[in-house]
Amino acid sequence: MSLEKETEEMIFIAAQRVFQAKGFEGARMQEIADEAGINKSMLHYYYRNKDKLFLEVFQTSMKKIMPGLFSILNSEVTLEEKVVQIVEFYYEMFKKNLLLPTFVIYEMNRNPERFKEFIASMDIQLPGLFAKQVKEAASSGKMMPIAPHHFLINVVSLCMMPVVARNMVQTLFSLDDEAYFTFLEERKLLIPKIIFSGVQPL
Amino acid sequence: MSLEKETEEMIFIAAQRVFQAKGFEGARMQEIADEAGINKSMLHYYYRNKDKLFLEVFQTSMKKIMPGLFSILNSEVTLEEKVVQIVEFYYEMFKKNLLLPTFVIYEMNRNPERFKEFIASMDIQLPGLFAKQVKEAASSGKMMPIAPHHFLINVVSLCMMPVVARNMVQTLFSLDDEAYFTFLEERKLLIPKIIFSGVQPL
DNA sequence: ATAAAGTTCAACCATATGGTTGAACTTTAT
DNA sequence: ATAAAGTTCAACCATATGGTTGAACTTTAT
Repeated sequence: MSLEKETEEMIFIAAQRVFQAKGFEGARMQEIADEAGINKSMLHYYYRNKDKLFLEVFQTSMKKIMPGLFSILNSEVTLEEKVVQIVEFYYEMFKKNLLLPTFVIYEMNRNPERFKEFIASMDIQLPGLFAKQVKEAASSGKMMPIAPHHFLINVVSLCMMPVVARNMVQTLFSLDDEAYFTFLEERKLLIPKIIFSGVQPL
Repeated sequence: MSLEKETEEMIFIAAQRVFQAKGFEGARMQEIADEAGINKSMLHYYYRNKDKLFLEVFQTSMKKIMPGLFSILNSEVTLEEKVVQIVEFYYEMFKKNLLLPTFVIYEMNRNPERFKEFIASMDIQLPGLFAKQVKEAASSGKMMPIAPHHFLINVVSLCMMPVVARNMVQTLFSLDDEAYFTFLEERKLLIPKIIFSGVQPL
């Protein structure tokens, strides 16, 4: 195994940690170097400059969020099953890295153009199958008529908001870390219920 | 009217705009001065330093989000009406300033301690009446058993997420600004329905 | 009218920060 | 064995940035 790859990867991992914790403007090249345990010049040797290093981190983060979601939306399972899978997909992501959603959303807002370019670069097409399923369920009377966009945003909102606003949840409800994770876990089962039948009694 | 107040207020408004658009680290004192149309020294004359200026902006922003929500939660109306009022409250807030939720959430994560202090400083108590209503509705069989925390987070998530992730929504669904605002408006009626009966047919 | 208090600004200052350079060292290819 | 290519680092550099200073100007109080 060459040292080359190890250094480059250590820089990348350190950059991920620092950028995700502090955002682009808050991150310091020196801090990334310290975190990686190498000299600051190495950052420039491997990634040329802060922007390019950041872009790598951002794009890698995006790839952890978007393609998986879209492949579920386009898969051949029932709408009910799809919602469960989306929730599970997000929860797997949270388990690996709780800061990722906040990071992506913040940086997306900070630079909309970059986000647009990214979406364009990987040919993500809006999932036609998902939209068709939602429309059919509505016209056959199984569901109320709801635009597929709203349906999807409802699921995503219920999953992501408590993670994006983790601090608000913990502070307002006085939850320590353990209680917070229990809270999240409870929602995993709750979200599909809310989507399909709200708070109606069983 | 004294010039004093005008300058101070212009600085504050400019600071609000710049901090909300770029965050603490991304904001530049010079940019705030330019935006306010005054000399940079004035910022320090009126607000001493960047931190203090920021804190004013942050606290003012928090006050636009928290107390109103809690007074609704504690008010003497039915649970159904409460949800409608919460949605309306958030939508009024959005109408005045769409960047506010993202700003508050981002800065809350950047500095949890400051947020905790703020919450402690204004004696916000968890709304007992709201929790009681949710529990009673469940025990009387009108609703499924659901923890009040989850009930509340569901409503807040469905309201705020599409605003916090505005860019994602607009880009993925190819919505121009007008279409985005229509999308938001549709949700105003949709959210209470989802909360109480999900996507069940009417 | 006059002094004190308050306000504004151009010119500075100290430091943090992203980035560069060149020499030393290590690995790889022949 | 040796030269070329690749890697690492201490020392620098240029600039951006938050903050300060002191003089000039304006308003307020007596």
